[in-house]
Amino acid sequence: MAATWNDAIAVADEPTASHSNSQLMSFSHKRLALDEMDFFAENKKTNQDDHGDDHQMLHRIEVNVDTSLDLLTKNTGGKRSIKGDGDDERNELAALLAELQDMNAENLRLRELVDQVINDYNTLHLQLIKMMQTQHSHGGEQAIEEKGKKEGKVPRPFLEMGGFGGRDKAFQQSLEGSKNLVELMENKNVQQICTTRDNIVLERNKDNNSKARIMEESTSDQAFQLGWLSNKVPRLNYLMDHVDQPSETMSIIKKARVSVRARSESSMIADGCQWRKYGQKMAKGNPYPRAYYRCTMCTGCPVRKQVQRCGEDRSVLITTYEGQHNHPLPPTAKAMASTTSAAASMLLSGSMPSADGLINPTILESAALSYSHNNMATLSSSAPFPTITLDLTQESATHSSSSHQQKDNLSLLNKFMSVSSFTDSVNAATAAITADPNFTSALVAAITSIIGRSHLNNRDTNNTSGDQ
DNA sequence: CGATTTTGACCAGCGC
DNA sequence: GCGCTGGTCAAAATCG
Repeated sequence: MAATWNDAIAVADEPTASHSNSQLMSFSHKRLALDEMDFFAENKKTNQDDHGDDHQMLHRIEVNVDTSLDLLTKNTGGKRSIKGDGDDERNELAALLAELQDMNAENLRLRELVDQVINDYNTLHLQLIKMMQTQHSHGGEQAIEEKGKKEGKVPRPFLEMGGFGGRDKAFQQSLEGSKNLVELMENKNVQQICTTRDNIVLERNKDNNSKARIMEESTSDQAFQLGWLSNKVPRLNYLMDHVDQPSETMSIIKKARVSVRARSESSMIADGCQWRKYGQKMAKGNPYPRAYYRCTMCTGCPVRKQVQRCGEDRSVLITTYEGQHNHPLPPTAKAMASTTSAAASMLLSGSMPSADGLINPTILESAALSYSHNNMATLSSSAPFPTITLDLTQESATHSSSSHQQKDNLSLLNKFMSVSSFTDSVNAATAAITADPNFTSALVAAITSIIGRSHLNNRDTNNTSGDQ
């Protein structure tokens, strides 16, 4: 489908095409964008009744193609403006426009679906924790205490330190307001994710039949992801105590970090969040101080970031994010938050489906290698925490370089996207734009190609399995 | 006056 | 055990 967009542009830029053709393309493009929003807003309503979207889309395509063709005829004074057979060209243009519209509308629908799944998953996640807490307080606690006595260990402090409600009233309120679990489980997509996660937890515990232990690990797992456990209770130690794994793999299970390198003269890149500085330190090997910030958009948000200028190039600002937000984010902050979350989840659980339920370093390394070839992203194994670095400082060279290099860059981006998920990648691209507007052009081309690929993939999938 | 920043102290992990 | 380093805390200072 990428070819479709390129073809459309090629048609507009055809040497014999008049200037009005370019204007037409521009006009059509803008109109498509407006129509997408319009269509999507309407589609959201109609989707609740689960009908009518396909007819609407077809109708809009017809209307837009007619409008575009009328304009084309008008601008060219009724004469042929494109070489070759006029009717064929018109038909081709109409087909391209229709396909482009179809593609954009589908992309938006998919995006909305993904957002919906993520939201539902988060809500379900909270609900599940609440249920775990209830069960835990009724029976699990006793079992764990007994087990702890047997092993001579003190029960894990998670629930003792105030649990969920005691520590975070806002969270408790969000639990109270969350949807009914049964309703959520009726959502096929959510069920799928939930099943996957449960398998992960159960897989890790397959050598141990203790139900209480499974429950304990599961709840602590989630507590950690939400950042309720203090940083002074290292997750690594917890896992070390509870799961028998080789030390090499266990050392990977630490807090994931996402580092973003971007050129900026300001002291911080604008990521849309509110931050409060809580410390500053001189780091070894760098003449510039490292500043520590925590998110202040919601009390108890576990997200932190470190900001430091690169010692070798002071124009480069290195921002390292850690943790996941436990509150809604403004649109301006969603891009970066999604990116760090996506990259972190890729680091910590992206390859979880492996047999041992642990990270498969080969996949991560291959992803990093794909990126490191062009200095776009690297994975650090020497750092105390698994860290993925997104380097946005190379774009200027790429941006101004030959089209060959741009293609190289795009293929690398696509490689990364085949490792990460589609939505994560789009989020990463969005975040890159947020962090550095100069990156826009390159990413627009990249995203265009991705959208096209996605559309093709969807078609392929529908043709083959038809079940996704 | 509340929010934010500054900065020295403190703590934990790690290597020797 | 000791020192180094990274990370966090919390009181004081500053800002709006």
